[in-house]
Amino acid sequence: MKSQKQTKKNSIQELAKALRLSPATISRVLNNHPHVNTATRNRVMAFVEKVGYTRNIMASGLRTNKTNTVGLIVPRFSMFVHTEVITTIQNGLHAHGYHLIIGQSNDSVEIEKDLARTLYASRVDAVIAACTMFTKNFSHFDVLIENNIPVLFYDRVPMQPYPARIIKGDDFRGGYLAASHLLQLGCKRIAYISGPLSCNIYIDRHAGFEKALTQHKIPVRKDWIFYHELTAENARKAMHRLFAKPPYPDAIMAANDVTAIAVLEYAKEIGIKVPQALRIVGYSNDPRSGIITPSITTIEQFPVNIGKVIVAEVLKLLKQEHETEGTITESDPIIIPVELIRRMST
Amino acid sequence: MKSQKQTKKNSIQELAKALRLSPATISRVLNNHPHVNTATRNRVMAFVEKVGYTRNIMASGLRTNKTNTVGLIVPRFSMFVHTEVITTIQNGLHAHGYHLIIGQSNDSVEIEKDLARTLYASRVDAVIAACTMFTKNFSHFDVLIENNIPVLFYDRVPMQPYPARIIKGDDFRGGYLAASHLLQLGCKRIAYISGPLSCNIYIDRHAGFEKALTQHKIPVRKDWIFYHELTAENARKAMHRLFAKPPYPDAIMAANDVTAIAVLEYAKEIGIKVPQALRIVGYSNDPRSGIITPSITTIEQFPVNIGKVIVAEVLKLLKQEHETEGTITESDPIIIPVELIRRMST
DNA sequence: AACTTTTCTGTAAACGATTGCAGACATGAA
DNA sequence: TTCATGTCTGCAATCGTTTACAGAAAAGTT
Repeated sequence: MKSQKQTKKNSIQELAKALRLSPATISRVLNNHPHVNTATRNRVMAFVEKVGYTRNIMASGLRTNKTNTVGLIVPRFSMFVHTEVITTIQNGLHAHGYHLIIGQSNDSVEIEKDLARTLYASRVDAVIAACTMFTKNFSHFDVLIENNIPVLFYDRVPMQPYPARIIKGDDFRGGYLAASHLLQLGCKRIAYISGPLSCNIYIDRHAGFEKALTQHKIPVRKDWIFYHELTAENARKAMHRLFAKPPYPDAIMAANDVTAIAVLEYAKEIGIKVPQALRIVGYSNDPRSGIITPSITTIEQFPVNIGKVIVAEVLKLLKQEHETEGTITESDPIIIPVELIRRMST
Repeated sequence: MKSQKQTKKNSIQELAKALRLSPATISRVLNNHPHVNTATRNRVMAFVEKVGYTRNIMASGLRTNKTNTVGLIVPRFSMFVHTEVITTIQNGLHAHGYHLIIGQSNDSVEIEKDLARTLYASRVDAVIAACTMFTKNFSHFDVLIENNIPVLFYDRVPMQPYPARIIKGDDFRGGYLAASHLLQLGCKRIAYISGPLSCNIYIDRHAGFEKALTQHKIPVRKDWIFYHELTAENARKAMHRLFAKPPYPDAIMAANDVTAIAVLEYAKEIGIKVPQALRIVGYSNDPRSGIITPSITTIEQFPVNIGKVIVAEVLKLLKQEHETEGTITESDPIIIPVELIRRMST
């Protein structure tokens, strides 16, 4: 560590004094304004480099109303899809000079509201959000929209029209693919463990599931569909009910992989052979689903693609916002394709 | 969404004008200053509530030099330990009114430098960092220390004295426990797949490994120790070398679970029975290590505990910094205990 | 009534960077 | 020499909040 005195140049006016220039000139150099003498520019740059000056983002943000920061709200970091998406977003934005403030709602609507407000307080340039599975009312994002901060939803998104960009996986098709796969294998008694229908992704997956069944003229048994938070414990409860008395299902479709894994483990415990006596399909391609024995068929959502599209869209919004003071257009959602990955559980 | 005109009160002076008060009074209300008339306070609070005013953090941060924001640098979000630690930190700080800026270095020293600089530019109140496995020089954190921003390292930390809080798992004991366990089971030919020795955690785990071997009077075979980034591909390469010709090892100890899993899968492929012919121990208790067949013995690091201690320490530093302008004391590292989890692979 | 004390509120100057405007200087043209 | 043009630099106001200080009003004391 060098001596304090020498390096403690952390405001533009201190630089100015040392170089016998005005703060204005320093600022112009730092912002690549054209009308600065090349010699002056070089002198300033050299000095800035030497003393390791770093622009105070708060001061410049206050003046310019730009923070070069994007806010991100996710339900849980630990969910595989989000981990991947966040990583992609972070890398993408960092490459363009933006940084990220990340908040986790823990699937609590209250915390989500709080986070939205905090992000507005920080005057981030844009907000990306994957909502709680219980968020039905999105008005806590209004304050952002009203102040021309673009909002972009992904994964769990508003179902009513809302003036924000929307990016989501093709959940309807995912549900349809999973169910069709089981039906094509000859399954007739398919149970479905769904998340709560307050959330678009579970609505869509469920709709895909029903579409496939009706197409194959299989009646939908209401008592074989479960709606609850997709935890391992809930999955075990559902299994307990399903295998309390015959007829037993010959396939279980789960709306996420945590559930599928819990189902598989329960089946192993009570001695049901998978896939011979019971086939299982999950959703999301969590790394665990590929590693367990037997490995579980699942739906790949391509989180890296989702992340890339988000980055592209957010950069577009940021540029657009910079050029025109127009409000965000309410365009069609962008839908990222999904794919079935067949494994040993079917 | 309500009409713009009515709600667009986003500065203290607009509030002041509307209420026929001075900005100073509004500010005092917002900051719970004692000397404000109760009636005035209630009137202001009600209005603030009604129009949904939110303090501009940049302006207040500029004035007070406090941002209520903590910066966090991690190598990769996707590493299980970090996912857990981040979650704990985020929840803990949020409960105390702080928010987090998270950056990911991707194990690149260059990006890490960049992130440290950016966090300083944002004038965060404190920085928490788990470094790259290649970071040997920590001088890019100097700028923070010099400006009285407390720094707290965890997991991958400086080995030379550095004026920052240090919190780490007991890696020496972890390495020792893992190796001792194998030795007690009678293993005589233990190979060890380590991370690069530029990083404290791998140095310590390695030291623990050697200590256990020498205690059991087993010579350390240099050609059975590998030092490289702990990826699945590298693990397979190591296995390829180890099983090219006899004598084969009777146990493999891996410095993380990704490697242990790759080792197990390779062993399955070439028909080596685990644990009969080969025992495997991993490190970190990644969820996958418990779910694979056979499940893998590993070292639990208690990431949630690490996170809790970090939160407690960081809050302590923030308070302390607020009270006295003293520099951070260079205290002893805090060491979080680890535990061996025995599973089917041994 | 004259005074101190207490309680509240306003004034104005910061914090550090940016930027419209104008001034200084040099260069070229007539 | 005089004027016009172009290039560079500085002045000063601004962003929104905080806070030392002072002033005003109310309450209490003698």
